Amino acid sequence: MSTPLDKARREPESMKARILTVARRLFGEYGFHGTTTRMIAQEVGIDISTLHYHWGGKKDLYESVVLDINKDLRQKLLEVEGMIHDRPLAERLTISIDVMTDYLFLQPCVSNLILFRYFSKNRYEGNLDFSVPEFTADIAFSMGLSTDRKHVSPETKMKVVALMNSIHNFISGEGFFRPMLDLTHERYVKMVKDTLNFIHIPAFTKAGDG
Amino acid sequence: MSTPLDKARREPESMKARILTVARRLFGEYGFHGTTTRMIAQEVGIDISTLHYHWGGKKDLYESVVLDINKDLRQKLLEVEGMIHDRPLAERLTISIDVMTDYLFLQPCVSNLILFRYFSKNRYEGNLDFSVPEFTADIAFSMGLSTDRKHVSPETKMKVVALMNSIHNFISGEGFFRPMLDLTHERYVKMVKDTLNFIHIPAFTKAGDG
DNA sequence: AACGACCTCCATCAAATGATTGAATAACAG
DNA sequence: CTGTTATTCAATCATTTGATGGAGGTCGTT
Repeated sequence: MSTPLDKARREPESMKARILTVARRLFGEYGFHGTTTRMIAQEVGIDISTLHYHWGGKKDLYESVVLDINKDLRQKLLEVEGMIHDRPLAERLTISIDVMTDYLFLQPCVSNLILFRYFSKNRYEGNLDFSVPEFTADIAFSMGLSTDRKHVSPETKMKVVALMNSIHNFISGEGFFRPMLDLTHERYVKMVKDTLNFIHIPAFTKAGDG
Repeated sequence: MSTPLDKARREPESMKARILTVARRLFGEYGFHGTTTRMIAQEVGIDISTLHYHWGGKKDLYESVVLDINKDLRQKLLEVEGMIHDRPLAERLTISIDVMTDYLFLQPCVSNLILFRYFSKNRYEGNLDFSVPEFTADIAFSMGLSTDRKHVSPETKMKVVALMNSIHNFISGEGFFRPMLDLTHERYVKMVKDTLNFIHIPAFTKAGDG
């Protein structure tokens, strides 16, 4: 069992970055109101005031976490975009699903936080609706489902939303769904990929999509 | 605009039931930690202590809400089960999707709460992990995807989970996805149903499933 | 050593929040 | 009307939680 202090000594990461990392995970697990600044500080192994010194308030930290996550996700999409160049549609989708799923299983808090933002309100809604870029259209383009980065048909957008949500659901819901199916983590991962491929690829290859 | 008091006078519902109804909605919108007993009491138009008088503590109320929701959902499933008797598979699925979607769009807090339970922890986890029946297998049976109510293949369970999650996501995420697609509520509902049918029916009709 | 910039922690505050108490009120049986 | 029970509310408490101030510490530069 390694204490937060041990971890701090081993990793030469800046305190600000360490706080962000822990905050990302806790906000993802417990949501905005479910996470307290003290929980974050304790996990990092510092005092609350150190947290406030680096990040101002809880809302600022949360905002940074969300923007950070979006940055990471966008970068991963660009990576995918580079990998699937010039391949047939079904293959592009399989690769996209494979890469995104692997990435998110390593960073489940990313899926957690995205789902939180989709499905839950917070009490200070007016205050923390900072602008987060929406990139469903970019995903459609990255996966090679649309030739135009800006104009994507509503039908295709719906399918992209459904696919991305399915991925996030299986990642975030592992703790709930895996015991239900009684699988090891490895078998669960494989089954998630197989199911996603099985369900979603025909949706994009069947009919004509913009 | 009708005040909570007006509502109280019009509806001869018991105070305990009124609190449960409001709690259901608020817990669904803001999650467990995001909802305060004062928010619930204020919305009902009563004092906090009245809430505690009827329900004990916040956790008891939350537990009742979750169990209540599960009861409703199970009943709706039985209703579906009765409607699809003796029809071909694709038709059974279309009807199931149609009925469940209509129901959940009227009761979005049901989807909200289910997703919250799947994807988020709460700080008192040890204390409020009361037993909630898991009925993925029942859904599979109700929709006519399995002949055995108890034994359903993992593959089929995964597909059922994917389908149910897709539905819940589109319901709970309306506030997020609809502006993105720039649709009216009616067109959104229709598009959700079409998309669900388009994506998920082939998944169950293509290959052999338990 | 002396200085200063940067960082961390202890002590503390004010507000929010879950919960309780006791008094007031309503409903109702006899 | 009277007594009893059930219900509701105002006032209050204890804890949690976001936030701050100032003392002390570390580190590099001179």
